[in-house]
This record gives sequence, C-alpha cells and structure tokens, in this order.
Amino acid sequence: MENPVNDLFEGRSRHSLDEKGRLAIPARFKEILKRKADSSLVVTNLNNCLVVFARDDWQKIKEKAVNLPLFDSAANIYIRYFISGAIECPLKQGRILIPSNLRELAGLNKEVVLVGHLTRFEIWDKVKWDEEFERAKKSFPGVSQSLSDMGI
Amino acid sequence: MENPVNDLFEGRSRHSLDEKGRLAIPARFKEILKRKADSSLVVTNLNNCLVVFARDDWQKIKEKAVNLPLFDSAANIYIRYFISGAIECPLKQGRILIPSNLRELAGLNKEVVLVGHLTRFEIWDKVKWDEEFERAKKSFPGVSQSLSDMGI
DNA sequence: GTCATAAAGTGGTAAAAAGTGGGATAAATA
DNA sequence: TATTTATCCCACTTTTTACCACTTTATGAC
Repeated sequence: MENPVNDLFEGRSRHSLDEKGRLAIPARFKEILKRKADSSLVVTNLNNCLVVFARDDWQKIKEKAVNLPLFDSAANIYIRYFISGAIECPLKQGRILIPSNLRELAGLNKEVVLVGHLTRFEIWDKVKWDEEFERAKKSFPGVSQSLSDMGI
Repeated sequence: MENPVNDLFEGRSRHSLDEKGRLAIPARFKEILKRKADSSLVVTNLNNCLVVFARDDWQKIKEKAVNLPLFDSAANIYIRYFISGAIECPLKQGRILIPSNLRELAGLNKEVVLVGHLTRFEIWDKVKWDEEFERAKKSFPGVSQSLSDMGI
C-alpha cells in the first residue's frame, strides 16, 4: 500500500521556533513517524513556505527526479528550485533543527504554523500563513471545476 | 451499502462549549457512531462553520485528495483550505475537544448549534447560525431551478 | 398533572503529556 | 585557537486527558 490513509499528515497547529531554529514536531506527526519506523524528516523550500516529507516519501520523489532528461529545461528548474533545497533533519528530543538558509527562504520568524498536507506538511511563518489561508479561502469556490475534473 | 439512510446526521440542536473547547455530542449522533463502530470524529473548517465527519467518510475524502498532483494550484488551494484543517477528535466521555484554531476560524463562542447535514454535521456559532438560517430561508425560493436540475 | 428515575449534558480539579526555553558541553568551521 | 553552531540535558509552562460531581432534561408510572 502506497500511503496508508492513517499515516497522513493532517491538521494545522501553531508552534514557535526558538532562537536556535529548533521546531518541536507535534505529537500527531511523531506518531506517524513512529509507525513508519523513521526518525528523520526531509525539509525543502517551496514558494513562501517549507515542505517536509517523511524520508520514504522523499525517496520516491527523488527516484522520479533522477530519471529526468539531463538537459530538459523544466527538469533543471525543478531540480534547482525544489529538489536541491532538501536536507535531512533528524529528530532530537522530539524536535528538528531547521537550517538557517531555509528559515530565511521561507521568512520564518518565531511564530510558525504547521499545515498538514497528507503526504507531507508545510511550515509557514504565522503572518504569511494567515495571508495564504485567506487567499485559499477566496479562491476555493473558483477551483471547484478543476477539482471535479480531477475527480473530487 | 455506502450510506445507509438510518446512519445519517439529522436535526438541529443547541449546545455549549466550555472554556476548554469541549463539545458534548448529542445522543442521536452518538447512536450513529456506535452503529458505525467508530469512536472518533473528524472536524475541519468550511466557510463560517466547522464540518464534522465520521472517520470512515473522511477517509474516503482523503483517499481522493492524496493522489492529487503535487504542484497543482487548484489541488493546493483545496488542501490548504479544506483538507489541512482536518483533525481527528476522539470521543471522551461523550465529548470531543475542538482545537482552539478551529474554534477561532469558525468564530465559536459558548453557544453553538449543531446542524445535521446527513453524511456530516456542522458546528455553528449560535449568532452566526441564526444569520445563516435567515439567509438560507430568503434564498430558498430562488434555488428551486437548480434543485430540479439536480433531480429534486 | 406529580413524582421518581434515568439519561444527557455541563463544569471543575488533578495528573499526565506536550511544547518551550535556556545553560553547559561537544563538535564543526574558520 | 577562537568563534560559531549544534547537541544534550534539565526545568518550566501550557495544553490535554481522565476522573468525578453536579445540573438539567427526558421518560415512565401513578
């Protein structure tokens, strides 16, 4: 089974980064990692936030990316922008240390929000998240056609 | 059988949240959960209220969402706005604890109204519900065409 | 109707767990 | 070696959970 439906990241929660850049992983996410018998997360950048995968799921993304054509422009953009940012962050005392370059990229300050995205979760600066949420809320009625095209 | 007609959430009732955000699930809803052999509800946000699903029904929604393309804009709006809010709330002593971020989003105060929506039910702040009900009442005559288009 | 009983709903306290902050040591970098 | 960065450990705060007790509403017999 690819992604057992009870090993998915869900729910939003507020957290704080301390001065060292440490982030406590919430209990509901730690449960999932425990079931996956994994103690590392992979973090990378995406638009205005960071995206976090369990290591296994990141492997799958890498496996697909590794076979992309060597000189394809879209493939190179994808790898440069998304793939190359990835860094493995081991859990220590229930927390991960988020490297400062990624914190800067996502504009993370003290207050952050973790947003469950099923196979992954996102880390947002609180202020940015509130804006993004409003944006998503406004756009939501407009995407129903696209969603139904995708079978939802 | 997908949704046996006697396992549907029906009826409206007034309830109160205590300071911890606990909500007593009414007996008529608990019966349904008992028949479904489930002791958890899944709560998420939608517009000005919260929506609550039995876990099985939520699973089906997740299963569809989990295979959406990673970088699709409509998919991300859908997940950020609707899916990511979802959190499993186990019943304890006949109550669930509604996380504070969801309470804030739906503007829930002490007095709330539970509104049966068949496959799900909604949690409204009492004041907001009264407004919404009036709105629905006024709009009702105008939607008859759409209803008949949908076979009602 | 009234009363007794049961069931449902509400509120609060105490213990446990989760999350947060900071200092001391160790490791890495320059 | 000096400086920064990461890791470990401990302590504190906040949130969640379990438990108990009370109030209100519903039910049924008389």
